Amino acid sequence: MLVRISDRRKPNTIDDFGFGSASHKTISLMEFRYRKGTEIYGEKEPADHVYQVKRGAVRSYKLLSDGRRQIGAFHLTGDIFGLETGDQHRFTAEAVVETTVHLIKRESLQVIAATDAVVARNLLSMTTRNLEHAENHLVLLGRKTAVERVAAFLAEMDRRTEAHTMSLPMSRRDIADYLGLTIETVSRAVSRLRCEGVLNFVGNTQREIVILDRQLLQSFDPQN
Amino acid sequence: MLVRISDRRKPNTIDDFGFGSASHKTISLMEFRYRKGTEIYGEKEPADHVYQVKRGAVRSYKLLSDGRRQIGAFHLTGDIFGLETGDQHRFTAEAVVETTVHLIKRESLQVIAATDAVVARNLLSMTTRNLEHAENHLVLLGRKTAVERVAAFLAEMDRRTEAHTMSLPMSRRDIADYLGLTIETVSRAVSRLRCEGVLNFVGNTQREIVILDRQLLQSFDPQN
DNA sequence: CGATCCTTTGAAGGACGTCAAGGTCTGTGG
DNA sequence: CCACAGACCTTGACGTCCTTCAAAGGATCG
Repeated sequence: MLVRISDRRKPNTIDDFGFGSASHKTISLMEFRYRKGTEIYGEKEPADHVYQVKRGAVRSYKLLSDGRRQIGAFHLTGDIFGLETGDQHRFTAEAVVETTVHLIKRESLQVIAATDAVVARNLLSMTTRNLEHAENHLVLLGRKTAVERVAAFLAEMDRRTEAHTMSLPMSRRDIADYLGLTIETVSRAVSRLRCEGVLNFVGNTQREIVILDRQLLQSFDPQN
Repeated sequence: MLVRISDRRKPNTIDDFGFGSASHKTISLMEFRYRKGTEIYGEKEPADHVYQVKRGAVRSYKLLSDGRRQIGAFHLTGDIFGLETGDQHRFTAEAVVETTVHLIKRESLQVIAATDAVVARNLLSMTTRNLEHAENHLVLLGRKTAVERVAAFLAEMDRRTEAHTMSLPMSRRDIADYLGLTIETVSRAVSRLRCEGVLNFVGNTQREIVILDRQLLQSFDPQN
């Protein structure tokens, strides 16, 4: 269910969306804001829009009938999410923190893609990037140990963060559900990495992390 | 490395490949055969061809540096695999049993896709199908128990098999590496499902399986 | 500054992995 | 056709890594 907090219409281009079509500047972007924890769309809902994170963070997850949750991806500033080829969303998307998104109608994108090969090509390469991420995550979930998973997660977040210290928007529970672990195991793994000098906390919160030794962090990744 | 055993050139159409382009009948399909266990292509090798299983079965997997293996998918008769958007394969593909494949040059496919919107669309929907499979597998690997995983695997194979009894081409090791388990755990889960009347072995081999109660099998899947 | 949520840490339990042994199936060669 | 070798599968005993349960220490927000 879409919780509309702000609906200021902002005439804009879709270039920011990365579809690379400079020729369709007429499409307007809408800006929405979601409070922490609110749902952006639900699994199996019709996929009418494509989203881009303007500020904040989003989690995409699937639930099992008994409440077990698997987060498939986190979407950070600049990321596009909710792009479907079929007409249903395959994940539920929620704002991890207060989040602003841009969104465009999927329909308009598909109309463009039908004639513009560049846009069509970009749709494919975005889907491929998602596939690639999922494939790597399969290996993590199927074959890596707890410490390896946490190290891989931190390496991924570090890679996606420009600043020197990361401010993780998601809770230990989110991290655990992303890595197929429990919060306690995540906490223990982080503690261990901290003891071994890989990272340290910054300030007076456990979500601000600085990587002290990237090479040492890398050494925990058995991939490649 | 491609191990060419048979290279009879067969003039053919690419319709069988399911790209839905009746207008490009000039492209020839090559038929290759791979012996049991031989590599079809390796991870990070240039992706020059797209493959379709004509007979047999193929496993796609990634290896960790210490030999841990995660199988991402099994490709059975009719399945297309090795379709990449980038120019490298992201998995290693091996013949599970003696396998015959058709293959076409990726280049020719890409040339067609650039002008033919139908082919381009099919490339996208095939990639999306792969993505969807990977996403469901994430949930299995991250959040399902051993019995749930094996039940889901059997349900998947059952769904993809037309015959009443399945003849699994892959070993317990393959199944284990697909499900993120060990062979012993897979064996125990199968035994348990057999005790509970979900399935039974057929003939004098443990790879011929008949599902006795599909509804009971379904009941082991906590998804949806 | 109190209430609540989140995180950490310890202790105990359990599901799956490891190790080991024996049974089954398959292919090969006598 | 049988004998043997080797690979594969099953089953049991035991170990271990992760989970569960519990409690206490931060962090956040009113």
